[in-house]
Order: sequence, then structure tokens, then C-alpha cells
Amino acid sequence: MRLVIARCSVDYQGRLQAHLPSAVRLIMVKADGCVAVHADGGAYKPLNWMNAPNRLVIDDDAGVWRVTNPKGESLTITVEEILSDTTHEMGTDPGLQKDGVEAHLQALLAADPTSIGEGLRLVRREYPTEIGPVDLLCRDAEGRAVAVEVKRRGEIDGVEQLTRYLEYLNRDPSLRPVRGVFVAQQIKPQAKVLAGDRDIACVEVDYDELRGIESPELRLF
Amino acid sequence: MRLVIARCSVDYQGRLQAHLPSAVRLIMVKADGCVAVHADGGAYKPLNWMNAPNRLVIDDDAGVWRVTNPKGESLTITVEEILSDTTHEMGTDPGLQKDGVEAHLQALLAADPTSIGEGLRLVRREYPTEIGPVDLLCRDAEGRAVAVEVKRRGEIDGVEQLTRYLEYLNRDPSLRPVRGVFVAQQIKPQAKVLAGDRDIACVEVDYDELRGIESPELRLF
DNA sequence: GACTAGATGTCGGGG
DNA sequence: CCCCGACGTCTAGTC
Repeated sequence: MRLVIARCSVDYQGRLQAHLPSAVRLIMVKADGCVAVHADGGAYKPLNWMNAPNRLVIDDDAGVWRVTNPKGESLTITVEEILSDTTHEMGTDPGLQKDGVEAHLQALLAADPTSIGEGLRLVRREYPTEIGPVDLLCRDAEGRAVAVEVKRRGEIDGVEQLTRYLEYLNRDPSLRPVRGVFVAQQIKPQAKVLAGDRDIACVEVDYDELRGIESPELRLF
Repeated sequence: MRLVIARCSVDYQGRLQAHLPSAVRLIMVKADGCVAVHADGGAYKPLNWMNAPNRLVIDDDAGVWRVTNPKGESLTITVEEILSDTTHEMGTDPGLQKDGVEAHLQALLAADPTSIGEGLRLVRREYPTEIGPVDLLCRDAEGRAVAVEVKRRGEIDGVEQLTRYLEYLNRDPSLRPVRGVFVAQQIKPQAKVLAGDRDIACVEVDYDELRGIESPELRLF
């Protein structure tokens, strides 16, 4: 990783055009070629960047760094003054281990769909439709099909998504009629209203509680 | 901005839990307190981070950096070995100037709605509804209402959004019936299918072409 | 503070 | 590759 502190101006041309007037910034060049220009503030997003794969050409005489990618985008850094320039070997990173994302919540609910509704049995996770997979397809105690959309945070988009799936699932005679259940750790008021409008049930579940009753081998760490 | 190259492990606890095994990484601390841990690869997103506002407490004896925020999230960096530690003054950044985002595309289309459809006249930009503003409300040559949703890239979400607006607009007797037009520089196949299903017209426009005929004072730079 | 919608979103998985 | 959906999305704007 190369870290350059420099007074520079930057121009990006691609999906949009962007211009950055001259100032002192950090230019970070990673081993895979990614280039990022950071200011000394503002969350983790750089002011400008170019992801891999790309090609970096440095003209030290002119002080111009030109990064281009195969999509035809370009990032031009005009370096006026270099205040620091260091390079560090870091090796490959072992990577991040996560626990508590939607996939895990979905796994817990698939293992015991009765937390969603009395008497529910799982038919299939990621049940395929023409427009994408439904998180869980179940049957209730009376054998009727139930489509379940799982979210960590229940917002309006999730209700739309489930509505779309229901529309397609209800075209299948072997499933029809299919009812929908929207499951999340927390569901926003507006999402509840929209779900109500569309006869979709809402269920809020407690992740830690589900986790408490799971078998230990489901734990990631 | 403080840049530390160190062998470290990291734990995040908050919206989810995440663990990062020991390796050499860059720890970036910005003037506003933002902390980011970067590997030497992968786009601009750090492996772990904590945005402002937060509080950073460094215990140099134990080699533990603890960042907490008011939301109750925490980032714990266990530093095993420091390979480099530098600090640079950068001052405040003048900030990024952009051109070509959706707002600009919308402005161009509002200035001349005939690029969307023959005979269209603008009624209002950001026409308010109960659930949010419609990008453009127009009338066609026959005086019928037309709701326009503008996107840089037309995807399924945009069709859902327009559908939602149409539902509400069509409850207004003074507008009904309202038809929808989905405008974007490029519209994905799936979005076209969904739009077709819902009798929403799709129009692809060329930004540079629109821009070519605009008045110079609309240009940002 | 809640809610909406844009973003050079980025990232990962599946066909 | 494209398509699709999750994300510690982040961020800006409005109410």
C-alpha cells in the first residue's frame, strides 16, 4: 500500500463528472490497484476513487496521475506538491467474519418457522420465482402456502418486494392462494401500514431470543 | 489525519458483530474522529470503521484502541505491533463539485419535457403526494396528466416507486386518470418487463444530447 | 427525529 | 458477464 500526502486537484469523468479543487489530501493506492483520494474528514468514503481493475499511469514530470478502467472511466490527479510518500507491505488479509446479518436470521427462522406463525412448516428456502427467490416458502397447519420475506429492518422496500413475489407465486395453480408474511427484527410504521393495505401480515422477532434456542453448531464464532 | 500501519485484530459490536483476525493493516484516524481500518486491497470500503460522532480511547500499555459512539456501537482495535505512525495537517477540504447526477438530468427534462414525449408540458417538478414527491408532473397534448419518474439508471425499484405514486395520484379526481412514464439513460430488461406489466411507458434519453441543447447557465462548471 | 430517495453506491451470490 | 438483493449501507433533504 502506497500512501501519498499531497496538494492536488482531481477530476473524475465517467458515470458522472466531478471536480475537486486543489487542497492537501491523502492518496491511497492499494496492492490491487485501487486508488482513493481522502480528505481529513467525512466518514470512510473518499472524495474520489477508482476501483480495480484499472490502469495507473504516473507522469512525474507533469505531476499527473491518470487512472483509467475498462469501462472508459478516468480519474486524473494533478499533484502540485508531495508532502509525504510511503509504501508498506501488508500481505493478504484473512478477511472479515460476520455474525448477525440477514442470512443468519433467515437460517434461524428456517430452522423453526413456528416463530413466524403457529403450525408453519418449511417447504424451501430461497424458493425461486421468475423475478427472484422468495426467502422462505412455507405451508401452514391447513396446508396453505405462505411466502415469507425476512429483513433485519423492515422498511417499505421489503413490502414491495414481497408483494411482487406474491403476485408471481399466485399465478402458480399448485400454490394459489399464497399469503404473505413480512418478518423483521423491527418494522417501521409506514411499512406496517403498506403491508396492512395489501393483507400482508407483519411479525417482529427477537434475534437474540431466536439465537438462544438455536443449536451451537449454527454459530459462526 | 493520523495514519498508523500496524499488526492488529479488530472487533466490532453494534448493528452486527464482526471479527477481524490479526494482520498488518492501515488504521486511519481523521480530524473529525472517524476511524477506518483498511486492508491492502478491495475497493474503498474499509474492513471496519466507526464514523463520527464517536469517542476514541487509546490504552497504549495494553495496545487497545476503543472507539464508541452514542448509539452504543463499539470498535475495538487490538494493536500488537506498530510499524509506522504519522500525522499530517490537511486543513478543511473545499469539497467536490459534481455534474451529471439525477437532479441535473431532471432539470434538463423539466426544461424540455418534449424529449420525454411529443407535446408534453410541465405542470410542476417534485409534485407532492402523501408518500413523497413525483419527479415531474406533466400534461400531454390532450391535457391528460402524466407522472414522470427520472432515474440515471432505470431499475426495478424505480418502477415500484412510480407505481406507488400513480396509485396515490389516481385517487385525485382533478388528475385522474394519470399515466406513468419511466425515464432513464438506460433501462434494465427486468425493469422494462415490470413497467410493461403495469402499463408504464419507458423512455431512454441521452444525457449528452439533452445537455447539448441546454442553455449555458444551467451548466454547473 | 422520522421518513424518503439518491449514490461514481459497494459487495457478494447465482445463472 | 448480467441480474438481483443485502448492506453496520451512507448521505442529503424534507417534514
